[in-house]
Amino acid sequence: MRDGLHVGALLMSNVDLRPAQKRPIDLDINPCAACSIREMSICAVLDGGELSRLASIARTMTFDPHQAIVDEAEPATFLFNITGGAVKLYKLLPDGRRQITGFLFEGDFLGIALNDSYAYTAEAIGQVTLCRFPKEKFEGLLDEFPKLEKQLLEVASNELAQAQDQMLLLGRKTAREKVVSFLLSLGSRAERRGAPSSPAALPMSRSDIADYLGLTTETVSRTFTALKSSGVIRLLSGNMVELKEVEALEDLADGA
Amino acid sequence: MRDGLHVGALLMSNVDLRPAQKRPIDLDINPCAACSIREMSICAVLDGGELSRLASIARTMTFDPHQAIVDEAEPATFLFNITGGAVKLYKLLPDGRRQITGFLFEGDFLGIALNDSYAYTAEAIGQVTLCRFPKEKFEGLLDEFPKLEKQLLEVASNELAQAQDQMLLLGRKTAREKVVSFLLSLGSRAERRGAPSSPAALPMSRSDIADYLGLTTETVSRTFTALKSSGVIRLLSGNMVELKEVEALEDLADGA
DNA sequence: ACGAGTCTTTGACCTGTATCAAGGTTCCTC
DNA sequence: GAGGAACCTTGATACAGGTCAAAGACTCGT
Repeated sequence: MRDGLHVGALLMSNVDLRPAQKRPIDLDINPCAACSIREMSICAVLDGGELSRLASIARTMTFDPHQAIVDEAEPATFLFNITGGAVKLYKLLPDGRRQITGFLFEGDFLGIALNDSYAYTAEAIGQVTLCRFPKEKFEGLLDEFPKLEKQLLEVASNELAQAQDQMLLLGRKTAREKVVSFLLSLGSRAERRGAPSSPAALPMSRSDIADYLGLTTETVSRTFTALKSSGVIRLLSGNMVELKEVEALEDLADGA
Repeated sequence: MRDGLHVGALLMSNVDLRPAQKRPIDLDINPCAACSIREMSICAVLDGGELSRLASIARTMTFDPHQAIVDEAEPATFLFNITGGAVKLYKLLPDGRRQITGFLFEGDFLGIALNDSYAYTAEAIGQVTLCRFPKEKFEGLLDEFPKLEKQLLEVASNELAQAQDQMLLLGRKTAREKVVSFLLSLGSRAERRGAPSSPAALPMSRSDIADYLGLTTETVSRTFTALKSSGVIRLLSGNMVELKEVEALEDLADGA
């Protein structure tokens, strides 16, 4: 980020040409500049001025554990960028059966599947911080910043590919393959966010994992136990999993 | 393909400004003009001139039943617009288990999940006709025609929402709910393409359906039989299904 | 540091769907 | 229109993972 931040001011008119000396002033102009997850979010493609524009329509918010961020079937009026914490997305059947369709972490964008209504409920797992954008204004920015739109298409494309993997998992993998695939994907996601892949955080409950993998809590728990016994993983305190023998796990993940 | 080849000429300079009087000439300039599925494909957002540009990079092709259109993990060099026939998309596990992640029909776009490689294999079910675009040139057009890019994002967004529904189906629905949901979605897709929703075409085999729903052929077959017996559907000749009692089916589809 | 509530693990048993195995059907081809 | 190949249906049986039940293990507020 260095500077480049003032660029926004340029657009606005009276420009501050002094080199940024005090962070706080800087942040007033562009809070995004200090955003720790900027580089791993869609904001990464925007430069200083563009970021200020984005910041001007954003509102940062905090959600408590179990609080709903958006509700399935509600009109979609906001989009979000998760800046901290973990979020689960899910759909329900009338009788209460639940399918978690994804987990979001810091840096992830919420609301690509933005038809008129949200396609799922999004719920905070732990404490969650995020940037909220009014959909209409955000779409305005998309028109102004084609690279943002391009980036969004790219993200959508990746999510689509991920969704296909998840369909393969749900439709054709065994319980063990499902759990192992899940652990590996958590690991590589942590890695993509710059964290170590191995002791990976497991902020969601067993039943969340079950509802993500199309299993029951009991089966997830039993499978964890079996994997521990066979020595390929280890559960650490603080909801961390150590992935020992990643190679072996990768084989297990698709049935080799 | 007829021709369509000449279209490029327009770009090259000497433009024919006479009003189109004879269809054939018209088509030389812009074969898309006569495309029967234009209005239901991404092309719908383009006007005449833009269409010619698109046509100039397109090549129409035909694929025979069971022929692969793209192969999973191959570098993605082309994108496609299906103009006729049905296509299945699938992923395989090393031991041969297969998950069909979607069916495409006329008007559908193939290749949104375009990372560097294809995320799945696409295979013709019956005879398939399509327009093929070189990825690089297509991306060039996206830069030139923002509304095309916007449209693509919209399509991606819809597919993402559909993918979530499919995850709910795969992870949490019973065999009967799966089959009924599938039939209903075939119906409403036919409707969206302007065909009647009820006697819906079923061009894919039982085992394709099974691999789409995470079931076996036997279970699909048994479920069809049961649905016939209970009078909510009827199998007609020519691989058509009549959906009687749509209301009842809609209840069955999510377990009510 | 205690107890209540919640989450996780383990055990015993059950069931929906897979698997294995024949028969039927349909539809080409010669 | 006979033969065959691929597909579909039906039946008998097996088993992975679900369900029901209960015993640990955390967590957190007081």
